[in-house]
Amino acid sequence: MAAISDKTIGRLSLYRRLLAVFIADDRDTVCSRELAELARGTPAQVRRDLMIVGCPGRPSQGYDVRQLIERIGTVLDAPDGENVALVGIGNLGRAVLTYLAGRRPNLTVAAAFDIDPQKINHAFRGCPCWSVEQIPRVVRERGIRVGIIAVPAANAQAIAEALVAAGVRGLLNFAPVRLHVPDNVFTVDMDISMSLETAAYFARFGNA
Amino acid sequence: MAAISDKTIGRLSLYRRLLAVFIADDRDTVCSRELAELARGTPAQVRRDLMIVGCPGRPSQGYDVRQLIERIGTVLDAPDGENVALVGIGNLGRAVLTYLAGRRPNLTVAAAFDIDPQKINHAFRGCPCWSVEQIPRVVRERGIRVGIIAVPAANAQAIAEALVAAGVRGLLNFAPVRLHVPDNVFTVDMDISMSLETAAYFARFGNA
DNA sequence: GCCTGTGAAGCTATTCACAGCT
DNA sequence: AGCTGTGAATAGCTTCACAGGC
Repeated sequence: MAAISDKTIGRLSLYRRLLAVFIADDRDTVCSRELAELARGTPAQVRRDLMIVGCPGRPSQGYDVRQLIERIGTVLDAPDGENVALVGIGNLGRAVLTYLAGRRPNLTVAAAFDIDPQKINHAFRGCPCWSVEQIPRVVRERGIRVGIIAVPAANAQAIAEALVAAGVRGLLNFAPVRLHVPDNVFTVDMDISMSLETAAYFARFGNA
Repeated sequence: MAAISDKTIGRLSLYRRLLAVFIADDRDTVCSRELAELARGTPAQVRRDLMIVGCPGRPSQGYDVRQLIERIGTVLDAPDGENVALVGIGNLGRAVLTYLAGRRPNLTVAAAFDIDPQKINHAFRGCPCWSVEQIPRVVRERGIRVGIIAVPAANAQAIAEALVAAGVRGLLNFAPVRLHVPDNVFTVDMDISMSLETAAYFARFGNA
């Protein structure tokens, strides 16, 4: 399959989640207009995204809900599931754990790491916690390819390097720094204070 | 001033934060190449962003660090500071409070709201907590224009409407739904599971 | 009539490349 | 030489608009 942009991948993830509403309503089909409404996008955008991943729709009926969910799954999900490492179990790390627990069975936070001796060797929401020194061993043993960085800014770069050295190729970074990683590692930055400052700016000056 | 894009605003916020490093190093000037390195962008991008907000640089010397911080501040910061409301003090809400506490003196989380009677009338990190029913009164009284939504998906839309009705014009939304708000309200979505799925996808297929 | 699929157009954001300053 | 400031070029993304099918 041709390369798919990160924006499209993100929207597919969103579409799949929104489709649960239609399943709950026992709807069999959905049209691009309805999905666009929920996703706050345009119908043309939805159709193009679905076209890119080869989701077939039927003129005048729309898309088959179950087929859509399944097809998006074959694109987004690793066939045998994907284990994720979480580094840092402060408030933010615990929030992420809670939030992800039992949500996407395909993505499992299979290992957590921290430097606090109080937390090491305990489990949080069923997820075992090791010392960060164990990152090389545990990440490699479990074939983990995705990491979540929820540590203070000062430690983020070192953690990123440890994860990448152990085989991680995708990072979700909550630390307010930009990580220096090789080109073959994909990073998504979730910069809370940047986003809040952006929201505050446009609250004053408007979007239009 | 002409309209500035959200991407540029976000990067300005990042640049300002990164400039602290140069202040700490007692550096007086910085060039676009150095700032780009830290922000993981290109020098041309940095120069254009700074040009857009009228930050002057000097050929062969670069930009004056202190002047840059001040100028970015006049763009991003409300002259008399900005109060922010936080709705939902679960793990995520507390993480955001901790994270923002004392970071940007200009943006203060001045009011928190929750539905848990255990939390109401307590303070978290110096931030008083009310019942969500008090949103209309408190938000209006304090002139709050920015809101952070850290509640479960099912409640997010109702909270957004309450905030907007009370005068909020900028939202930072952590709930995994897309909010339906008027055009004059700016929303930044921080969708954790979407971002994680995106990171997981590119961990498998690569960015290139 | 309603909806998909998609080439083409349009728009926005980023990068190039170079004139001009120190 | 080194760096800014910026018009022009490019790349990437979104929307239009309409042919085609039910």
